Amino acid sequence: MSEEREGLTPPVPGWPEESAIRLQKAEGLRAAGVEPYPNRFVRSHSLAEVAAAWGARTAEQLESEPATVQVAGRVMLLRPMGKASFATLSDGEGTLQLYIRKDEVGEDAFKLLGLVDRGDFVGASGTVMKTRTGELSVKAKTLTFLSKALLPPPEKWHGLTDMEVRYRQRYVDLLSNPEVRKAFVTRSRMVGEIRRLMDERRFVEVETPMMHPIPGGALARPFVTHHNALDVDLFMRIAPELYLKRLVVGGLERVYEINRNFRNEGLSANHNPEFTMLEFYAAYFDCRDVIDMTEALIAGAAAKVAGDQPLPFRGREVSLRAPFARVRMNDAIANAFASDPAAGFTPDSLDDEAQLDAYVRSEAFAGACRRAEVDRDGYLALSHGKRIAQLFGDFAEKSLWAPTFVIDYPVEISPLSKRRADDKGVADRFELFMCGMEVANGFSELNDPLEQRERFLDQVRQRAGGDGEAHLMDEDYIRALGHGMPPTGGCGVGIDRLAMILTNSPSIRDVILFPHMRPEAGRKPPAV
RNA sequence: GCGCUCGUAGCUCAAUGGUAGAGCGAGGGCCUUUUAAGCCCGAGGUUGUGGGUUCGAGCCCCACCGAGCGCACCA
Repeated sequence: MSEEREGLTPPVPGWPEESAIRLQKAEGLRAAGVEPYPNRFVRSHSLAEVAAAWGARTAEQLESEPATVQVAGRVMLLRPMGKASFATLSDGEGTLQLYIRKDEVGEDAFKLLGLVDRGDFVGASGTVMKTRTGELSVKAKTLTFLSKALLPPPEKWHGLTDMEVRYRQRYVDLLSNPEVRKAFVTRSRMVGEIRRLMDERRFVEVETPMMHPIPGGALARPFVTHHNALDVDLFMRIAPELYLKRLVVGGLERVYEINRNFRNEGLSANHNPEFTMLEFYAAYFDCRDVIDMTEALIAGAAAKVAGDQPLPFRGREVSLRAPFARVRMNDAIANAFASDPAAGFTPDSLDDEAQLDAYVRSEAFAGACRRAEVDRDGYLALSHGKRIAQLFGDFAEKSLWAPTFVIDYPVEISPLSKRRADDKGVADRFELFMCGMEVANGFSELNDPLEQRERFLDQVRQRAGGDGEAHLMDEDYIRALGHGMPPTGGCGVGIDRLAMILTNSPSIRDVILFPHMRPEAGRKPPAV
């Protein structure tokens, strides 16, 4: 036999030798008049449906009232035992055992069973039964070959663990690791529940451009692409915000979009270059209404798909039950420095520019930075508002594990947000943090066209000063506000990060089916 | 971008600087209620790539490719 196997060449360069053996089996099927890739097979039940309908019956009941079914699936395990075989089928949703006896299916069909490998798809019709050990099975009367897998599946016990292969070849990951499928189904249900909650509140789902002539709505670097016919550069959107607010101007008072954003930044456990955001805008909402709605959406979706109890995440637990904590940014910072008497600032004194400047330059602050492994020198070049935001990010944000709305942001880093009516020094804005991640960002939308224009001009000056993430001037957006936008509140929610928490996935790559990776070595990009 | 760790058979993993192994899978044989079925036999490798050190390198050094984690930037 080994002589026969000599010179076996895989059908595709680089494929393992086993693929050549599997191809021979496919040809063996053809030689016996069996099509290895037939067009159609009609199932009477999915595998889970068989279990649901007959799983509770006893072997005797199944024998006295025989039920005939037609099932199909991928062969996950094969246990051949001479003149009988057991096969475990999976259709992704459920599994079911096939019991194949030579004296039931006939000699020819049983011989063809020898050409079936793990990974192949087969169909069977037969009667539902229970084995001696009580496992629900289908005793096959006829077998139908449905599809040949030329490549061998991963090892049956350990499955596929190589992270690189799991992400690059997600199809293999999905077929060999059931919990992966579960995470993505949960993600889908979560998005479905969010849509239902939005629809229930009479929000209209819309789609706005993914390619923007002026990237806007967030402070981030965009991807650049080019439109040949128009001969203009376009930018993959970093946020849909400015388009959605144009719709509010036009009278779509409640709009939302669940779609991808693209930001040209590093990859990490919390960052993928393209990620999914829910953004919603509602006329006559202010920041507080938006907070309430965001809380209801997240708590509601979590309760629906993951239950109302605390969820495990990154070795800890988190409860997404409402109400979430609320804290002013200055309070969070002062709290983070409470054990450091040298800091000596109170929430109010943080607003004192001269005092904060003195502290930032002090040896005490340099020591605090060393302890927190934070770059102190970076603070020296920052303006007051950015220092506040940086202090929060460096010293307070990481400790926010339970869901917490942080409010009262510096206006300077909030160019699209209204000021608080009762405190013009801060933006009427919040961000929601949980599990050390930012999950949502919302505010009372700035609708004064002339103040918006001034804010843009200020951003343009910062950009000229070297800030590549500062906002660009968008004259059409100013023109839209010029037609009048009602008082409006809006919010963006990071869908991937929420999905991470609801599926106990430590990396964003575990909730994105095809996360971005470097191109595989040796594969040249196609000529365009 | 920087730092640390990793890359060995189709898969999961071993191997003091001294003959590259095991389990699963695949191949041959036995087996009509198995459960990661079992038993017997034989096969399977350019140790990510390219250099270097050494009598001798999977192991040590350098570069490159890819991945994981951490930092930085961000949501």
